[in-house]
Amino acid sequence: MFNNRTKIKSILDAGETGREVTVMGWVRTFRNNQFIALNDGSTNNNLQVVVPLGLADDDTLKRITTGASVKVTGEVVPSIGKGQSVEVKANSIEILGDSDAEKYPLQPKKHSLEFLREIAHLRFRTNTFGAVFRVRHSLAFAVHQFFNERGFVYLHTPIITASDAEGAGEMFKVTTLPLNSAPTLEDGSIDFKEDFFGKSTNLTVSGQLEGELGAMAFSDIYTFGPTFRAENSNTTRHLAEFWMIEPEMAFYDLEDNMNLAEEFIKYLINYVLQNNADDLAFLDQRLAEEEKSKPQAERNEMGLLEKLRFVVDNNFERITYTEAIDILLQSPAYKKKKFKYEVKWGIDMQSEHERYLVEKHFKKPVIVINYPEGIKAFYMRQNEDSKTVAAMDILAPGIGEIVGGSQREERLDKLISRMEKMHVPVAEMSWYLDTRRFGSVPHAGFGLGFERMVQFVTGMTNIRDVIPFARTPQNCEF
RNA sequence: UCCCGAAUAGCUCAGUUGGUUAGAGCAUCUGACUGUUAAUCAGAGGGUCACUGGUUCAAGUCCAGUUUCGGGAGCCA
Repeated sequence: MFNNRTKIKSILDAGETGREVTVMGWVRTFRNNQFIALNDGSTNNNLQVVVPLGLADDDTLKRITTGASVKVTGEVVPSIGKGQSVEVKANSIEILGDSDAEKYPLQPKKHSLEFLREIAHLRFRTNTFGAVFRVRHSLAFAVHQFFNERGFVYLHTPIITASDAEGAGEMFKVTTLPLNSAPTLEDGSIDFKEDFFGKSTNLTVSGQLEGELGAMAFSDIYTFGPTFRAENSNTTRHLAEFWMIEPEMAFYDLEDNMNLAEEFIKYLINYVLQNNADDLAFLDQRLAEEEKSKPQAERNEMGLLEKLRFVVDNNFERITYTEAIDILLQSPAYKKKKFKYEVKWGIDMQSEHERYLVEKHFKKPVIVINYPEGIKAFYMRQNEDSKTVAAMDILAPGIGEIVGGSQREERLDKLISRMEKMHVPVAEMSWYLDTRRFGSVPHAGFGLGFERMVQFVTGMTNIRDVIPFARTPQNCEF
């Protein structure tokens, strides 16, 4: 029976002394042959376990090494030392699992994120990653709570899809055909009729189109699942396998969509502010120290907590694409020719342009709407001006695009003509078009990159550090 | 995929204009220590200088290629 143990978080939170507890966890450090800093992952804070002299023999004391797992029974007492208000005075101590200190890679010292990335199977045991992944959990929980409170249905859209129409990026092929002897047609191409599904299939790049089908029945749905892009992207904000949240709402226009997205992001941040105070305090300090080593010009003006509170307390800036281009054209940066890429109406804004708007001009999250139709997907609703579509991107400081969404084109004829213009196979998409044939309604939705949200909230600058086991080009360890 | 940079002890790094036996801090090990906070003090061990080839009397150092990693860009969430 192991479950009569008490979690460290509850001991520290209660601060109640005089009772006997059994705690289990992993040794972070063992000081002075007497003090164990014990962590069980329930909180970023360690429990100090005091091993009274004479309780354990020399052999046992030697086995209390960094990384070892121990079971301790003892009394919760007020701490004499500084740094913690209560501690556990051990009555018995048992080594559950040894950890050879010469071989255990984590040492009681600061490690670089790059090194920890190589030992991702152990990095959960560090302060930083403990905090990051507790926050990630809270965010995931808050996502479901937010939508549940609003009557949204959580819809599981497929992971394997046969649709290649969305054009959201390169896809991973799913097949059971033998790679070196796949059946071919007369023209030499692969005969997918022989394949498992009888057609060519891929891993999903988005659940949106299926999500729209759900919204046309439940009114409001959301998806939250893994998404796959086979792009050869090597950046601090792209993964080959990532998690995305895609709400889809019937009877919503673009403004309703913006309101929901902004409310959603603020809700998530608020949830973490309220439920992960210790983790955020640690991450705030971690980031502050990292900032110190950067040159003055590259430092962030706000600390992590300050930034999160600011985002929650202020309205996002809302501008049209046309206004955004005007701001860029009027900007000192443009006049001093600081931009590498051309600025004019019709361009797909580059990172440098988005960063300027968010980090220099507005200094807060910005929602840009009504993009030129030429640079956006076929399903976005065509505006009256017949030049732009009802798209919206939310740009966050330090991250870039965190949300991409739109009001969808609900008018069958306009949708079909746009699909034909963009060479989307209309016949294959008949199931999608049925929503516009039978009881079509104005609707809208967006996608939020979950890892980018975790990055924003934790202040981690590399997306590989906010997912347990990152999948990126040339890297699929663990 | 493109541009830039890096690779030296378990980790983080230093290593001069190419020149004897490659250093430091932390970690580890041994010993000391009854109030420590990444404990402290004393001592010890620990290196295929990423890999392959080249230049040279001589290469950790210079050159070429390869690999891996990091930052930026593109694609996007």
